[in-house]
Amino acid sequence: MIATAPSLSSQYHPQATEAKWQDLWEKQGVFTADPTHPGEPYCIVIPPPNVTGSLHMGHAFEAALIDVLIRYHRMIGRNTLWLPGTDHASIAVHSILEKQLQAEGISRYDIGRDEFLEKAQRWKAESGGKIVHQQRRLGVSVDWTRERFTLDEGLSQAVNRAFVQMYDQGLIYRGNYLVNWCPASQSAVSDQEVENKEVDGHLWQFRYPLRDGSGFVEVATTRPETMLGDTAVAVNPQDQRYQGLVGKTIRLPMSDREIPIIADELVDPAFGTGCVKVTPAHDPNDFEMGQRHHLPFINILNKDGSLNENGGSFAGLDRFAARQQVLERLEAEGYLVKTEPYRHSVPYSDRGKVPVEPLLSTQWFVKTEPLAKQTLTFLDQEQSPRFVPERWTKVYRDWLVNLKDWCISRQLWWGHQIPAWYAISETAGEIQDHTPFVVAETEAAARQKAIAQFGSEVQIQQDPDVLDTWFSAGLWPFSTLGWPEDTVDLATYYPTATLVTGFDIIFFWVARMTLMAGHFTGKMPFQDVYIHGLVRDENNKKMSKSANNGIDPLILIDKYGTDALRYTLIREVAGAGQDIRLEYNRQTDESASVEASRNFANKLWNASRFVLLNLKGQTPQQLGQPSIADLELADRWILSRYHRLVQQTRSQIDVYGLGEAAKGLYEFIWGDFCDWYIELVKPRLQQDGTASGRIAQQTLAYILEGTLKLLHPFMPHITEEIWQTLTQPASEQFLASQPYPEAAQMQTVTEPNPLPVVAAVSESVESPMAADEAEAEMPTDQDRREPAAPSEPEIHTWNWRDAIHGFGELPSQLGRFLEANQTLVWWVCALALAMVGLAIVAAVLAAIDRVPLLDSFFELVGLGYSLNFVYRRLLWYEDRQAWIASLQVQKERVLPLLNDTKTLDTIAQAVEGDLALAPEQPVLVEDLTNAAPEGSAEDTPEVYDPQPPEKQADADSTPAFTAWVDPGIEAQFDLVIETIRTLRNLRAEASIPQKQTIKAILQSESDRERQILTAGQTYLQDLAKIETLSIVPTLEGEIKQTIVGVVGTVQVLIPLQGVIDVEILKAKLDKDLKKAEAEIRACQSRLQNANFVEQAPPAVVQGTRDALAAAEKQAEILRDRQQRL
RNA sequence: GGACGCAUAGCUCAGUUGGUUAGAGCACCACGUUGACAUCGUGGGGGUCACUGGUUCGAGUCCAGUUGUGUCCA
Repeated sequence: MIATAPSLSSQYHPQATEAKWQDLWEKQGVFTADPTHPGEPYCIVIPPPNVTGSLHMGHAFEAALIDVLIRYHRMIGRNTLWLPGTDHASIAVHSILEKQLQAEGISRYDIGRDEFLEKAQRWKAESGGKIVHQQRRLGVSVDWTRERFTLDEGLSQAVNRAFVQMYDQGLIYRGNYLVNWCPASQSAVSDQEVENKEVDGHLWQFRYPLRDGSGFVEVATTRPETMLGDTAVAVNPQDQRYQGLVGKTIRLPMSDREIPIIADELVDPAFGTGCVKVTPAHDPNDFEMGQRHHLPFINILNKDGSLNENGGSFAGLDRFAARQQVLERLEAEGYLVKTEPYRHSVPYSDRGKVPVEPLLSTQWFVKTEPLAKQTLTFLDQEQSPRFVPERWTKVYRDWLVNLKDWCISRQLWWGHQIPAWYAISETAGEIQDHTPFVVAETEAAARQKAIAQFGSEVQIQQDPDVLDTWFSAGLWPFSTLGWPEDTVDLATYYPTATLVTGFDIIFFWVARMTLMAGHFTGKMPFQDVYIHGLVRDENNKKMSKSANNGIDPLILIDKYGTDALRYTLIREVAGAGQDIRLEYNRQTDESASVEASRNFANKLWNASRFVLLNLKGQTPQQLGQPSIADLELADRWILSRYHRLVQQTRSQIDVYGLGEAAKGLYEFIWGDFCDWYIELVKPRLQQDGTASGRIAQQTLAYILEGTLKLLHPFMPHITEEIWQTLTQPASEQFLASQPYPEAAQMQTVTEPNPLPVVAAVSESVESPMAADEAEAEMPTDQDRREPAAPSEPEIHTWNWRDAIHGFGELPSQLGRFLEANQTLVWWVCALALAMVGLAIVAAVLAAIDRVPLLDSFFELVGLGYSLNFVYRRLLWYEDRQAWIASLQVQKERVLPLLNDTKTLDTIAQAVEGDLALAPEQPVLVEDLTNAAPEGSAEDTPEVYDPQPPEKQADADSTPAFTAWVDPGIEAQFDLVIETIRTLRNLRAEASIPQKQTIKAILQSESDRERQILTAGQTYLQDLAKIETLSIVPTLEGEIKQTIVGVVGTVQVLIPLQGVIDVEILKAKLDKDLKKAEAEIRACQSRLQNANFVEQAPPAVVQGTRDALAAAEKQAEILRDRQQRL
């Protein structure tokens, strides 16, 4: 089952791998929730897809987002449940089945309700099965044992309970009102199922003769056929033109009816003639007027959209045919005044795709106002639920405020049949609008109630209609967890943590759930609502079924793998809730962006393959973790980058920044880990059996395992596959249930993946100094010989920040003084260290812990650094003399700097930075008077700033990880990396073949820069193919033909041999010089502006000064080279 | 008509409370294939930050307006 390293193919094959893990995860119940699991519950209920057809890209996107959240929370130890399920989609399934029947030339009435429902069940099994299959292919970590369907028995029981309760509480009523009627499905539909479309129609004007023969009024309409149902003409009471007409009557053309002219505020005097026809049974506005003025309601339509007997001679005609004929008659009889083109919006049925008709009928309604009020209280007083992004709160709130009563009955068969039974024996054996009824959860209960009311002979019949699908969907977050029963699941996982859905569904669903949940559970059903954007196609259009521009996710999965598709969708998300666009070629079914993610998967695969091959079959556990004391610069660097990544990934996911987290992982894996770290350690791995090689192996294994965990929520399959191969765990162990990495502290490591000391630490130590250091800093021998991992040893190491902060605990006077003069702190430290050092030199053979007064000091600063310092500065007579001399210089410098604002941490990090130089690469200090730490070197422009202020602030804000995340180390490494880049660039410019090794010179007057470069010397040589590298303070002798570049204040020179095209060298210099000069001009112009110098923050001004100095230095170097050419 | 987004390289998008020379991936150009990866590596070219005005020492970033585009609601 689990591969071993040598058998790994050089290409990642997602298909087999993904199927394997999907199968195993499910078989082993990895995602089966357990209410007794420790940790705070974290539950998401799936937004149930319709059982109509199949999943589209929007579902894949949503599933990917939820799965990242779920897998992440599972790994950070939350008691996690993702509950899957599907929705019966009453009207959608209905119209599909009716179309099928229509094709056979029959209607649902021909086969009857039972057979129709059987067909629907078969459809559900087929379509639902397809959806579930697709969800599995997406790798969703749902708990299949808790899968729900809205028509399941439990959920149906919940629906009945909810209906009966609401009816008993007066929140559901039955009444005769105007509803949106869809003639295609022959059912009422809710406002939300109506889509307004702009259409090019006409505006017709007719004249209606006044009864008294004194003239006409002219009315305008877009639906002339409705005039057959007119029961009034209305004008605005303020309209001067028609004041005299109000109260008169009109003789309706083609009818013998006489109708009044009424005055109503609703009439817009500016529309048409300012005089409108009123058809209360066929227009929502007219309906209101009809009620206000007690007009008759004349319904002219049958349920199929044809005209009924009220249409007179037009009866039986379809509404559109009737429109034509009515117009012809009006024209013939001289009532038609004007026909003009008119663009207006027409309500269409979402499902039936035909214009809906406002129709008067008896339906069931939910009285929404009391529910909305309660929900608004939650929103306004408790900010619940919390919308992400926040702006959707307004949309949600506006809708709750403007909510109208909700028509919940549908004249369909597929769905929850309304639990109301009519006493048909009271109304001639059939259901009529006024037939009395009882509402109950079951037929038996209904019969009892009916008997109590109407006697034992009563005949009852259930309401044939079903409930709006959204009624049951509104109960989804709690009905799926067992409501109305008091289940353990409900108690544990409700309210759920987050609802993830699209904004188009806020009204349909989100608000329905909050209304229902507020009422039935007294709680909001979820804490957060994460509203994601929609998936747009290559033309920036929303992907939808109706636009027929959807893409089947399985096509892309088959081509590139699930992980690649998921990763693409996630990384496209910027911030929360932004729309994403998916590149796609419909001719070839290819997507450039998904291909890029596939390549990323392959990159990770091959990097892992490299690591596995070089671990020689050892697992990370067998290898143990590297000793801090033995880490080389590159190791410290990648560990710093890694811990930064851990911190960053966690905090981004915590605020729903999934796209940013995904991109961060990409950059780390491809950039830091593959391009740099792996390349850097290759030579170390080739030296078999060396301590350095072993540290590299340990670090590689540690970083790889941690990175797999970090990436797992985004790319679950490939990470599981590699992790299994890497760690070779016992069966039934899965990456999916491993703890997510935590940002560790170096000082006291208490995280699940600590960096314990390797067993045989002394073997890996090269210098006696380092050995002593390890002895002093690390846990006892006994501790060290314990097997790695679970014991979570405490690791102490140097930390200058703490060391210096420790001085704050000195007697208060001194503490205050130091607080006020932080720059002095470094100097005081140095002085104290000098004393320590001299004491050690004086008693060089004495045991260290016998030196008086030292114990407490070592506790403060750490023995390690003291020894290192002594080794470097005090042990040798010449160095000591030089150092003492430099102290004099420092003293002169420090005194005027009492007001310097540079922070303590900067100094601490600068000093700490020095320490990071690998122990086996002793620093050659050519000029100790220049060896001043950063911050005191006002007279020597130290333009290469190893502590960018923003990085520092970053680290400072979260002290928990300051120890591993080391901006000083990272800054040092940046100089090495930039120097390598410059060398490579120069090679390319000079057309030096990539295989050819070369000679290179790095010149810098800065002692610090030379130290860093010296520490990184082997890296420079390996990655820039350098045979001999000189790092010098000044250039000696004239080198004739060189190509030169500048990084920081480091001059990078490659001497060239043979015939060289001088023009190439010149062009290179010109280009660089131009850049530097542009920079100089920009900085100068700013610094010459007095307002800038006075008003900008000092750090910014200083930054500009430093930049100017750097640019000037660069320009100087470049001009010098130009002259020499 | 109302509300809410978006507009930065050829394409898809980053760009934090305003502060160095605006970044990444894809695409493009040059070179490179004996060992992690050609689904790759190294290097390079490419931007009037939609437009106009304002605030500011300083605007891709803040404000107002214009244009284009998209979504939702009428």
